[in-house]
Amino acid sequence: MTSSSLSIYNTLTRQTEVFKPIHAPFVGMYVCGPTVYSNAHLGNARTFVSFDIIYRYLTHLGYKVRYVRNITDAGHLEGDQDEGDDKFAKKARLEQVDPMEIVQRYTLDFHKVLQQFNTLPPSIEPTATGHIIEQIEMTKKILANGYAYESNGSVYFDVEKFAKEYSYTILSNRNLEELLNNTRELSGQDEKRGRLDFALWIKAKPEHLMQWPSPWGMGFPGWHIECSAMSSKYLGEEFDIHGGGMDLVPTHHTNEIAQNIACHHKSPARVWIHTNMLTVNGQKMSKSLGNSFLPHELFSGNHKLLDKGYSPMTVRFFMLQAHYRSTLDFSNEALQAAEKGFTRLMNAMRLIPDLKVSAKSSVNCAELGKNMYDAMNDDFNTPVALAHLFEAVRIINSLNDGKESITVADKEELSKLMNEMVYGVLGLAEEKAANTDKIDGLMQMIFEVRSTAKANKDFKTSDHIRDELKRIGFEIKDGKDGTSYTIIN
RNA sequence: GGUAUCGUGGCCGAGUGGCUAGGCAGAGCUCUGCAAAAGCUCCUACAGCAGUUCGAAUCUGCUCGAUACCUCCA
Repeated sequence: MTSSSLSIYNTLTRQTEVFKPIHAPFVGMYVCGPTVYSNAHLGNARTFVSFDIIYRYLTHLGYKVRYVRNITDAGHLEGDQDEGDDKFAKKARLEQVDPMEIVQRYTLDFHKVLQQFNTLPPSIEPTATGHIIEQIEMTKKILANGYAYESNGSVYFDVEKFAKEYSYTILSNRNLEELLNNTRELSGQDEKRGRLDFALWIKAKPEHLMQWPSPWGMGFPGWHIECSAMSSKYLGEEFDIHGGGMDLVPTHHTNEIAQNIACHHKSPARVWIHTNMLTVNGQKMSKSLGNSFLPHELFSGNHKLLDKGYSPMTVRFFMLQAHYRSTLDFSNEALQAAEKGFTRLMNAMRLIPDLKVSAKSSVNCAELGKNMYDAMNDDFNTPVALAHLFEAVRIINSLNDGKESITVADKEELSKLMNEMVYGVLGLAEEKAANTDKIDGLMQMIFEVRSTAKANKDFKTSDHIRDELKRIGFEIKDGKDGTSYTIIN
């Protein structure tokens, strides 16, 4: 089916490279998951939808993928000064609950949101608090290897020492000297030797809610060490793909690579994949800017920037219309366009089983398939794949109108291709209302009444039925083979 | 201030030296009791300026503008 092979843009090399797993057919993929101290917003969702497509496509190509996505539930500091509170403790104090209640609440919310977007669960979803021992062990190793130092009960990574032997900025493509010169002054504390040094282990104050014993006293892990520890544990010291949002490149992923090299003398991942941001009116959607959308606000339309609600699948389709490495701008107009496009696609999908076959085919299924796979092979180019999907939509509609013809074999191929691409790879799904069968029966009865009226030229009654149904939310179409309906929002 | 990335038709958004992206919106036609849907046709753009080239939206330079990172962030 495919003539090309999968290529992926690698942040590490800033090039698109042919993908070759280290141990085919197995693929190890680590994606940085959320910090569960507040509701997942739409920007977060975009990242995980993007990686869902990547996971689905790799699986579709026959790879046995181990997809690891962590939950950060400890140690994520408020500031990068390695002082102050961790996010869970802060939120917990605000809400008068135990930090693990915060973790539980927002982990459940995160899972619910991703389920609504029809993403597949990862193979392993490890938590930071569940891997304190691994993080301590890794910190010990980095200390033993000489790339970290203890200071007053905390352990810091020595960036300048590391940078003498390895490239600290290989991923971010930054100039180290400039980073050193531009980093803001440390705010009055001098536990750290270097300005870029970051914490592997942080000494806890007595009142701190989340703390664990360690060789350096009671404390909690730094933010970056968890991903190093957990990826090493579940995927090995060297694995195929590491991903996350683009905003993680300069700090989190940069430090992760440094930690892994300092510990194992190996860079963790061959390919680094980074997804771009969702923007609102051209500005990055983020919690700190206060312009973020919560998924349920989008679904219900209960948000000051929205005219109406949009279903999860509409939003997923909307996200697929842009490449994962481009920013995607959010607006009512764009969402409405996506809604109509998605409906058109799904309407065509519904027509496939009943398409009439003939002895000859005017449809070139092989070419359609090749085009779609070529697009996906080109760094998961979903917008181009969708463009070819819409070519198929046009063909399906023409077949339905009897303007094109298709053989039994070609129809089977077309059906398989469309189902695999739309449902399997792109992860779109039909959004069925409850009690569809009952509604179907009810509608058939109404249509009988209406066609009797039509046969009697009683168009007043037939149009009244149609108008009323539309008002309620059913749009009906009179086709050659009877009347059909779609539920509109 | 430093470092990147980007600037595509009414909107969203692919493409990256010559060949129609696609979706939505708009116009016309066909079908139809009227609609709706669908099909066909039309709308053919690449921030500005200069350069390279037979040829540039695509390469180079400059200008302008936007965004991101350098501080938590997917």
